[in-house]
Amino acid sequence: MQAARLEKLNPQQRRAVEHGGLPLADAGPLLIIAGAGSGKTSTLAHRVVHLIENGADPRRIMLMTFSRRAAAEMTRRVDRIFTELTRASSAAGAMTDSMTWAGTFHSVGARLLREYADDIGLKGAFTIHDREDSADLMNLVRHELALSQTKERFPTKGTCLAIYSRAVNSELMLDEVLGTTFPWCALWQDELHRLFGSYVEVKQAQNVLDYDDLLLYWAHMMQEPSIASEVSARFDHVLVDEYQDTNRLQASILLALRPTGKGLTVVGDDAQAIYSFRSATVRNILDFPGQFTPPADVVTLEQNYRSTQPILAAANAVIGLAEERFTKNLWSERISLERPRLVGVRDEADQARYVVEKVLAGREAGLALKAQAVLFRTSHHSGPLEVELTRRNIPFVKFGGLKFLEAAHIKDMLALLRFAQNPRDRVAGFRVIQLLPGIGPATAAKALDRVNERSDPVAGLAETKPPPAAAEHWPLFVEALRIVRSGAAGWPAELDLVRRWYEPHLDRIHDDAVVRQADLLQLVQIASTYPSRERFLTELTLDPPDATSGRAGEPLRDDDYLILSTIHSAKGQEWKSVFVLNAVDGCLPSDLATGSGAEIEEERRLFYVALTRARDHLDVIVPQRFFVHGQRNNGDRHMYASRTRFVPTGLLEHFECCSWPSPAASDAVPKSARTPVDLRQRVRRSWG
DNA sequence: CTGGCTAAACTTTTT
DNA sequence: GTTTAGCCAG
Repeated sequence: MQAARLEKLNPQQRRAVEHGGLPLADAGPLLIIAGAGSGKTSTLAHRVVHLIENGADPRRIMLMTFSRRAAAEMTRRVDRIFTELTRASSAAGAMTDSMTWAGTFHSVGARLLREYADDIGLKGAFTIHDREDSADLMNLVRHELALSQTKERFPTKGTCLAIYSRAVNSELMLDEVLGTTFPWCALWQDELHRLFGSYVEVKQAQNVLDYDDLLLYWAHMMQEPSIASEVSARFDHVLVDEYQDTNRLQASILLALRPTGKGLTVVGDDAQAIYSFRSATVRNILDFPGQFTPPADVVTLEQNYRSTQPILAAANAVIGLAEERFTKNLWSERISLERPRLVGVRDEADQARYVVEKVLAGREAGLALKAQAVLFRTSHHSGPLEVELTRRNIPFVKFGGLKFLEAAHIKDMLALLRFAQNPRDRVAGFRVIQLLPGIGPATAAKALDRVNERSDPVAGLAETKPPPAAAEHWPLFVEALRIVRSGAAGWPAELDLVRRWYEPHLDRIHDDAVVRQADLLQLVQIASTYPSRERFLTELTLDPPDATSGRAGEPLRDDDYLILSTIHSAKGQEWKSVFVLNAVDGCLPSDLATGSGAEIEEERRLFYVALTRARDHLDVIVPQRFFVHGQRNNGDRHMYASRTRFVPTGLLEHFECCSWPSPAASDAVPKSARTPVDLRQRVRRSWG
């Protein structure tokens, strides 16, 4: 049985799966360099199955992936292999159900920290702040330290948090971070240092952790020998996916978890490193083998099973121009005469029309909408397309970009729940209390001070005298909070109570209250699928619903819909047909990322990731002009763009170049005759 | 002290 | 287009 399963793998994959031989406990560190579409997920899943089959306890396997989505995919694959193996799906489900330690670094960290909270001076009931909450807290501290009233403008809350986050995740000192990544903030070094010190204290006082803390506290915990040895001993095997996108802090955790490298497997592809803005460093994967004695085994997967040869040839050519590169070119046996298309269109409106036309043609030819995807650099690039899709009544689901949870009215509702859960969470309290009319920052701060003085927080609020404008609302607010805290209404029934409390405020604050009410109902719907308030709040911050639907409500499971996704969110995915939008300089590479050579290289890899998502058909679209929102001087305007620098003239042979609508059908000048040149950009560049 | 106003700055990718 | 700081009336 086992042999038959392994037959399906190629020799390299098989080597990776069986690495270390038996007994399993002796397996040394393993690095799998897995090119795009080389069967990485499948290989890792097979390795997990191999481990379990040979006696490893699934509860003692730690499997860390980049996103929650990837984790789900991995356990699904493991399930499927077991199902094929035993022809009894019930047994297979039980197998992965017991793989309790599969998840993202952050979610696994959160679990461990809750468990060991008492041993490391944390309170187990800590709440987790998402990015926006963290920024809000940073802002509170920033105001408290009077940094918002400086003569020169102090960095905004978002920038402050980004600096702090980079220092933590890259394990660098503040001055290094400022020098290399935020040089324009270097003059504020002393103030930032003070700010971050207070930020950390305030977080601790309020019993909240931010995303970075989940890794930071974990890493510190692993520096404590007694705890470290206990935690390490709980796991026999540690597997990490997408290792090229981990940062220094994560590498530290891993090393502390498996100091000798025994039982450690990491998988990645340096050609797909696209998360350096999150402090990920490709050095992690490059330096991995040498961290151990003897060094880790390296297995390289180079056969691509996903894309046709012409698509792969184009992708290889693109990444071939990278300045530094460590993996070899991929090859494929999938023969096709269809080269990827490089399509010139007039503007973004035409781009949207082109995509819609081709997507529909694909569907006519038997390609489900779900087998097709549209990828883009930044979330708003899909705007015109979303309009066109809605107009033509084509269902779609969008991944990445602004999330449902980031809308103000959703955050308001959640803030009440979080405040009820943890009354010391000042960010949550600050937000809810100010929803009441006549209450601003000052009154809210006073009320929260009361809350902290009392052992019973609700009592603290009840005795606060509200300003006259809020007199009517105040008791209602206190009562709502009291009921939720008491748990009397029960979960999820209390959500309706919260919604009814919030609705009058929603109507008063927002003009478009009606639209937003629909969202609130959807939130209640989502929330009711969680077993408790605590689980809901924790898991929602760590695993927010990452897709927004193109029509009301979530699409049904068996509905067909087109996929829209940022390239970042498309990592690890594949589709039969892929459209890449806005392949022009300024969009890809993003003109915000053209500062340093390293940034350009990352944008190149990003483009490579986009191209390698395609199995059979690939359309790269080049609008001659596109719309940009208010840049410094002149507000909104059109930009004339040139083809992305990642497809220079020498690479055009890999593409079928055409324009749309076809020149014959319109009076447009043939695209091939003149490639648009962005003179304005050149003029700007001479000063950059 | 709040809330409405103006002027000006900033605008990516995500756990 | 959105967010932020500062001004001023009530």
